[in-house]
Amino acid sequence: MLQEYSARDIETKWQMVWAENSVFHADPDSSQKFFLTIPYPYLNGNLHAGHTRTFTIGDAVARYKRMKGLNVLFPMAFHATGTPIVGLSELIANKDPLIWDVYTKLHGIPEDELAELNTPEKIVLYFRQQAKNAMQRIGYSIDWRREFTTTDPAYNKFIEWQYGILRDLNYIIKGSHPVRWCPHDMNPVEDHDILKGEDATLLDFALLKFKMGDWILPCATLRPETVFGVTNLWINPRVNYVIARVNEETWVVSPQAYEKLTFTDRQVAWGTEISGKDLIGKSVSNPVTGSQVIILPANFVDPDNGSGIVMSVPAHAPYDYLALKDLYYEDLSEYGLNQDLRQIKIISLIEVPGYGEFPAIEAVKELNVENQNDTKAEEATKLVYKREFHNGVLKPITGKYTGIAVSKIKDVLLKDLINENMAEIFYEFSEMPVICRCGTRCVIMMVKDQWFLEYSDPTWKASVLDCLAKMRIIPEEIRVEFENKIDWLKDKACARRKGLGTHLPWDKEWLIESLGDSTIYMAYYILAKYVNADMRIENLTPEFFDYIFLGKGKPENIAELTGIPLEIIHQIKHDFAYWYPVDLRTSGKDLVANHLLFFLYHHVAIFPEPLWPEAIAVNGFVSLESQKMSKSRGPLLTLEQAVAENGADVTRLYILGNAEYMQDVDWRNEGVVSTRGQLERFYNLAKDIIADPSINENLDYSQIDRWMLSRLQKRISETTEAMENIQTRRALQNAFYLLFNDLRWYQRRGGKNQLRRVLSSWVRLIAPFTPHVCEEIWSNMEKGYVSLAPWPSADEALIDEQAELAERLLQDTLDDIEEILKVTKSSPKKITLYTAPAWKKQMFRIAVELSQEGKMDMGKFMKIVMSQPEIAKKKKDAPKYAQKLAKSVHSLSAEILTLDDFSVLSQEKAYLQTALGVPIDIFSADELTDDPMSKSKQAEPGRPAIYMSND
RNA sequence: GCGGGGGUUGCCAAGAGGUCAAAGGCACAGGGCUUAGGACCCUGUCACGCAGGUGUUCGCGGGUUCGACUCCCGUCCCCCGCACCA
Repeated sequence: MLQEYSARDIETKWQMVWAENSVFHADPDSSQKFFLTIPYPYLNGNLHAGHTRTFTIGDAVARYKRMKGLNVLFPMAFHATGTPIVGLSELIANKDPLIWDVYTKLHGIPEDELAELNTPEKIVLYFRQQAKNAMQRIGYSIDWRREFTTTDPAYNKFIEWQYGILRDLNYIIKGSHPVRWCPHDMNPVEDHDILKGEDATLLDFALLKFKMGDWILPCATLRPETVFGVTNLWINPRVNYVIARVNEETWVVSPQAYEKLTFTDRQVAWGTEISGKDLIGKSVSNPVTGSQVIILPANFVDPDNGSGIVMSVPAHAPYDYLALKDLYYEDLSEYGLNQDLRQIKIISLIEVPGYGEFPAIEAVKELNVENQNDTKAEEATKLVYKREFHNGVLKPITGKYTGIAVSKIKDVLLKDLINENMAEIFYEFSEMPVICRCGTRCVIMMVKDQWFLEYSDPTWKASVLDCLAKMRIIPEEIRVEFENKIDWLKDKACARRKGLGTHLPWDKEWLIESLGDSTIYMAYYILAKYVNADMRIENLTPEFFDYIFLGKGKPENIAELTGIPLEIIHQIKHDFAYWYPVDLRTSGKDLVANHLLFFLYHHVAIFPEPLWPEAIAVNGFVSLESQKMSKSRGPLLTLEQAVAENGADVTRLYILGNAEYMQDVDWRNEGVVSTRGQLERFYNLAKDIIADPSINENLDYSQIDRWMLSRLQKRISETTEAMENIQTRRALQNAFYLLFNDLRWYQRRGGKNQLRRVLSSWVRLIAPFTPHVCEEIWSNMEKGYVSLAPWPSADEALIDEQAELAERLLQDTLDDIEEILKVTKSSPKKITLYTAPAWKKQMFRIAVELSQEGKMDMGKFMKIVMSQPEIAKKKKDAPKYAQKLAKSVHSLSAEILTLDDFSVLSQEKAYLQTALGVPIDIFSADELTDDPMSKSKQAEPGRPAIYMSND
């Protein structure tokens, strides 16, 4: 063994040994299998600390399961399909200064190498190699024979086959959908292309068609149900509106709204203009109720929002009420209006607890809102909206919708209104403006004739929910998140015009969208081994896939059709049958609402139920010194860097030991440095133990040996349980840190002969986390790889509660003595311990028994106690002790009584004397020979009385 | 806004009705070992306390209970996702 721990030497040595001996290659055999997968990384940069977390969790689980005797397949591949790599190659080719900075500084790529990456192909090749190197350097136990990239021709064949099936199942349909669009670039705008407003989401407004003769005045609203309570419309008198041709209708909208309409799937044509002022005073008919309402002026109407025309529902919208009220006192004769607006009847349509007829009016009064310009008006709006949305129910005025909850009404009503041509949908950003990187203001574009995966299909959804219900979800808390997201998932556009990927087999102009090609590729890993061993791509026909993955057709026919030898076909089929389904997929929490969902959707669509995934585990991210990592802005820590600076084992230990499940790991240099120290200490201790010639395992167990072995068994059980639950932090706490402390106590107490035995288990317990150093230590004490050594199992027979109680008594006694020393600041010449007398133990026992029966009755207790002659003698002391017992009755435990404290302490007298550096006397309170201060009266079971004398 | 997760002692982080002033780590302090030490080993770090004790804490405000960090209600704050983007 090396004298000094050197991560670099140990790690490269074992990585080579593992690779040369194919230690992690997995092929079917007679043992139980475990198929573990992790989402492959996208190749637009180097792997970073976030990947490291997810991958390392997976690797630790893979290693653990392997040691448990399972045949573990842990494969890895690379994701390259989609648009970002193409975009990146262009930016690199143009030497975009921003990108240049990010990739040289954050991703650590040398300038000359970066300059070469001017095509998508080169980028894929480069980062694939980088990623693979990084994964090897951190010691992942991957079977690399199955490696592939999603742009490989064979993979394309596999994706085409999959999409053919989805199409046959009628899960792929055509439709239109809204996207963020840059009119200058003539392209959809992605998040990283946005200069301003990246948090903006797409809101679907209802456009309600109020009629004025042949003209339609559409009003945009997020609350279409309030159409039943409209009293008037609002129009901005200072805006010139457009009378436009929209499809077969004539609409009156603001110029800005007209502009937006041109990007939707409507046929539009500019007509004449009309001043807002000229519209005021006219009346329109409510498309739903048919009633006539008047158009009134309002300066708050923003022509850039919605259609530029607003419907007014003063009963439920504070702004509308305030604006109307404000007009009561205004002279509107310039609009030819001279009627008394107080005659306008406010219409209530929502019943909500806590409010009467007109919630908006009440809220305005409640918050003392002065007028429409009062900042509190916004607050009132939110208040009313919140209460109405959550608790509101529609009133009889809404006809067939009566009784429906406000929170449930929008979709139902909108569907009906659209069917009757009373409304349309109009998209608007939630925040404005949204600006593209080119400086142009973005719009919402309706993409037509788009291919969709019909995730909204109720049968499909039901199958996914069924699958989810049968799966293990780790941690269990996020199951409900999965359920919610499945419920929420709508149809998803599944094809694009740009980027890398597989063409839709029936419509070659389209590329399959990159999340959609990453759903059932775990099955492809089984095939990839053969593809990598030189299989001919043109042999991979749909019939071949059908047979391998779905068992359709006859192997003889497939062999004939494809030219693949029958034997190979049988073997691949057999491999697939052995490895599938996926036993565990672990992933970051950001993928819950997309990839992991699609993973389930496509599995239930393509495969029969026995091949559905068994389990999903989800984990959080990694932050750097409390700062969020960012691939484009920094800070960023690459896997490569972390390993180069700290070593693979330290990186793994830190990242797995510092958080669990959904929590984020905070990567802090200070913590990493100390982790390195811990590992070094472990290495040194192991080295000393192996080299210690004085260890004699054949001697009988001493008390401290029994204690150590007992603790070890408990640490083993805890660690095992934690690993079964994928709790790496809990596992490491037990397997590494707590066991380390146990060992310290063991050695401090003079334990030695079980050290090697403990070490053997210890090394195996942490091998999944720090495999290299463990391999190194193991090779100096046992044969074979620790990576394949049997996981320790807890031996019940070695659990020794007596030994543990005895050690605890000793520690507690030392603690008590130290406390007294601290408080009195004295340095005694002698310490005397008195263990509890028999009568106190007897009382203790009775108290425990009584408390177990239920509430302890003090009278009953005293009666029983005093009937015992030995106790009855202690007329004064017994009631005092009884009081004390009664106080703590809820937390009494009888186990301490199983210990003979006098003999335990007497046996450890020598240790106590050396530990404290003072002579110690030990008496039982039953046989007092010396008790100058009557301290012995304080003795209790498990807690000796202490007397310190200074002479 | 919607959905999910979370706020614990200087920091990270366990705990989920009594065994809790609350594991473990870090940081800091004292002591030991040592030529020396950033290595290692002990001890301490809410407050007060000349005998092992007492008091006050687990985002904030209420409630249930003999007893609440743990259960219930309200409230504030933080993080993640909300789609055609991997």
